[in-house]
Amino acid sequence: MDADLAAGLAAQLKALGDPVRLRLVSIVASSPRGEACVCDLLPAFDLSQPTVSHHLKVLREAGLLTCERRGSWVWYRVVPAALAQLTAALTPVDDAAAGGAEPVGAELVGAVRA
Amino acid sequence: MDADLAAGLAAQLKALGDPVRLRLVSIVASSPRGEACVCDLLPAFDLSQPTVSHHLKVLREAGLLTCERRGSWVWYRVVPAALAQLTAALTPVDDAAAGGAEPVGAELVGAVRA
DNA sequence: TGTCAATATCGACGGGTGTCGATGCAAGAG
DNA sequence: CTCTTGCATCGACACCCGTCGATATTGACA
Repeated sequence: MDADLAAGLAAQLKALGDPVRLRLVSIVASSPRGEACVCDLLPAFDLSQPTVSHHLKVLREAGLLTCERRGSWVWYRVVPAALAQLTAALTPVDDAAAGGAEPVGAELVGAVRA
Repeated sequence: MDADLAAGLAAQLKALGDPVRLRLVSIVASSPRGEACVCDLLPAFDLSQPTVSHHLKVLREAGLLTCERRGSWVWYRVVPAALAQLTAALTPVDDAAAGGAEPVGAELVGAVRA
């Protein structure tokens, strides 16, 4: 894994590295139609509305969430590709750790170490 | 996902949410025998030795890496179960986002929202 | 024992982060 | 137009984090 890729993935992992944001993503992802409005999210946390709005902004800027305004409400959805890329980046690491020969990302790592 | 589980997972995601630490895990995981000593890790980064040692400590305390002293060198390995748990926690979220009915973690989320 | 090499820990500095109350802005109701 | 509601932004605060040089610790070796 080269430094640029690591920086991009780390930015998304960092966005998920907060209990509030992790729960926000979880709630949005498993909402009835895959979307939730902020007024639906707020009561799940013992935080002020600006604080929740701030966390949603962080997740938006990390590319993990998108939002759309419909009438008075703003609806949030997860970006499936972002989550998929994240798990895909973590899984090869796990496979390599399991002792598999010729792990998926080995040549990238080799380039970094050289 | 309840608050306690979110806090635990977020702590591990936070540990991975740094480019240096993400590359450290990647390098260790794809090393020849699944392990690497610190003197092998240091030249991959343009950082001081104490700084790299600090990042290794963070990964250790997050349960993502273990270390073992053999002679003069300390060898680091990843904890496969930790990585697996992380990807497992992220994948259901992704599946739910893909539009699947009855997503895996739905009832947990429901409990949180209630 | 003394010395050297490999890591870890300590203390400090600058910048980033989570939280809040106050305020601004957009959209619907009256 | 005015008022209210839903949400975002702003400014400020305390705290956390990444980095460094200096120092301690551990083990090998002479």
